[in-house]
Amino acid sequence: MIAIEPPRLRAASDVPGGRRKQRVSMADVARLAGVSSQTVSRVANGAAGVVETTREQVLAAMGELGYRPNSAARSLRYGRFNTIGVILFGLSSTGNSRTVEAIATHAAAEGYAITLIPVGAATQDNVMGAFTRMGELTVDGVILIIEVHLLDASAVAIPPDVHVVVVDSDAGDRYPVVDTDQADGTEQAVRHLLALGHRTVWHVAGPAESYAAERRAGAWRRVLEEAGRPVPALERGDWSADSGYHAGLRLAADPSCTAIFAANDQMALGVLRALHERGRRVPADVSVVGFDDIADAGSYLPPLTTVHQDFAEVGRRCVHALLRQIHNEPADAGTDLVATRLVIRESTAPAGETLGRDLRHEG
Amino acid sequence: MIAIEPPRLRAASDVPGGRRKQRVSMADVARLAGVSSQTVSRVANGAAGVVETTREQVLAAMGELGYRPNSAARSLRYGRFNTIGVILFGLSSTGNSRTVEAIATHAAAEGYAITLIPVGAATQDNVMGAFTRMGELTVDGVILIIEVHLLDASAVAIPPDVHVVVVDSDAGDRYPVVDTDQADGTEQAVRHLLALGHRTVWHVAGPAESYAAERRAGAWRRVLEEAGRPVPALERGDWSADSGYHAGLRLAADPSCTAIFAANDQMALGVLRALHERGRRVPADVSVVGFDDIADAGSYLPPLTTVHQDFAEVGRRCVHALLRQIHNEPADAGTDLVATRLVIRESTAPAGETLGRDLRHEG
DNA sequence: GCTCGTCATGTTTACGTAAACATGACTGCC
DNA sequence: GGCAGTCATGTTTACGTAAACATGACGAGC
Repeated sequence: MIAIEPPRLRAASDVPGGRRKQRVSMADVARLAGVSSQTVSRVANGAAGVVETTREQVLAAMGELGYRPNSAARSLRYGRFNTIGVILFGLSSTGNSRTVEAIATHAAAEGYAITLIPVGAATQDNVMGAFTRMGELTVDGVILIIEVHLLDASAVAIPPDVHVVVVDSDAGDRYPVVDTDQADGTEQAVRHLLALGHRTVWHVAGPAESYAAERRAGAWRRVLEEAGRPVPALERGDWSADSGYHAGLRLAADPSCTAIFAANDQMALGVLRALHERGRRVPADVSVVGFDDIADAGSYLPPLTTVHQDFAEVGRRCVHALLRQIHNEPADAGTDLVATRLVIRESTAPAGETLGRDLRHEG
Repeated sequence: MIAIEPPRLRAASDVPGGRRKQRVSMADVARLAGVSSQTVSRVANGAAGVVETTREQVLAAMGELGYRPNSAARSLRYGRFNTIGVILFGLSSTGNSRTVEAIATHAAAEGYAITLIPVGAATQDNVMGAFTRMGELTVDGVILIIEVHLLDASAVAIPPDVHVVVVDSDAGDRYPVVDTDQADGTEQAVRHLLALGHRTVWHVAGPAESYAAERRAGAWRRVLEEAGRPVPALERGDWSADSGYHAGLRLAADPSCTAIFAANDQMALGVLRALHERGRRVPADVSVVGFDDIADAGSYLPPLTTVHQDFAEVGRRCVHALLRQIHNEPADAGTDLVATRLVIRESTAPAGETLGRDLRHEG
């Protein structure tokens, strides 16, 4: 370590502009107000037993010096940090962003800040590294928005005194899990298509590493089997519109394919483009359903029928489940499922219909 | 305060399962290893001057007890927190998500964690509140991803000893600013359309409160004026695809409108839908350009010509500018502009072309 | 063989806060 | 008028870490 600590002798008054002054402590305020630092502490925390005139003196001194409490010291004192860590792969997916936003909002409402730790890839090392950093960080608990089922062997890596909630993944019964009800959402989507008279439903799945993708693919297969329908070969994408496009091109080549369930909206967008390019009309020739109901889905061509996922609610439940653990309230292990609902727009229509809601403009 | 502190007398060994044990401190490790806590500190920090056998004893003790350093204590000691605060409105916009992701990644690479504080609305109170919380938090500096120009009067609210970098907004010369080169991006978009032979270019702007939206609208106007073209009335959206759709419906009604520049991709998506519904072909009848180059833009119908914005680079520069301040290196006030580039896809074509790349499928 | 230097390790202290305990002034009651 | 009780305020201490200083053992050099 060559780092040179800046000399500490510089007093606040050395910096006329006011910028970069030393941190103001309770002792400074106490000195100016002519009271003890304990009294300052009482005022800062709104504790009873401070006479009005004293309180005003202290508040005036605080204002003059620009005092703000030091939460490092507070944390040290209390052993609590009022901070929640969030470990995730990235914010690029709509779902993650929205979930994290909700987590941040609800955490803030409860007086907690959130600390974000992104991990590059799903390697054990990365996640263990993130946990190590979290452990050293000022964090009371951790929300994992990663494919934790890849980490089965690494149970060791999670320090035993860290509270954890897992999102959208399989944690066995090691930790409470909050998840969207993938199976039910998928069921609604597939049944909707079957009810429209389609003989069966093709599926563009997400990547095999994704627990959510596997849950959706599994439910799709199950519903078809239960209905006694043939189960077409599954197309595999990577959540991106582009991968949906390529899957869509393959499906468009099969004239028997009249109904497609894509595992997310972005892949559905790619499917729509592929079908369009191949001259297959949506929904006249082929019906398409997505998953997520992202903000743009209603503006696709045609507006997309999709399974609405309540990311905000997922975030909310994560925070509350974690806080319950932190406060030592009865932990609810097991999985907490957030309901979905099918939003029917214009990308689905009865099988065999060739007139009516045709994508083609009048040209 | 009625909060009852859990009794502190419970020793680690009281909890057989290992979960919920007391925090392990250097003193505990020192006791087990039979050395002083200072020696443990030296080992923990890799300081020189510890003999190999001693080091091994300490490491063994650390392992046995599961010791992890307490960064609250560390922060208190050093006066540094190794944490960067990020204040933003929300993560719902692609740009914010991607920028925050980049900030988190680069901050992590430098050994900093990031703390997220979302503010509900752009009110002064909210932002001041966020700053207050940040100030109390363990944060060395703050990145503001909000429309700071709304806060001119609140310079007071930003504590003088807090390091700040502002993104995508106007901070006067109070703080360093990192921004996408809105003007240049807009110029590329508008000039591209003019070069294709369009007489002028219509604009679907973002909300007036947005600095970025105003920069884009201003540059659009300037380029048209410099080129001696008429400046059509501006349509105002709110960044959403839906608002773009409504603006698009109005523009579709004007037969003279052959070129549209939307202030972001999502509004462009809405415009595409409106034009499609009104039977105006893209790009044969109308050319459309967006801004952002979000991941989906290449899968729109037709794939969207748009201005690519490098959010990751914006995030990177924010972090480095902030760290430079924190480390007391020469601060670079003023605005750091990140370059954009026009990505030409299939939503733009020469004016007057009525054949060729027609959106209509062969039906 | 004694001193001095070197180096591993121990001891003291401070960081800012707040609980726990201590003090001292003033009130009210007999 | 004296004593107990109440209440505002002060003092001490601990939280976990690491810099600064202290100690003590050992080896080299004269």
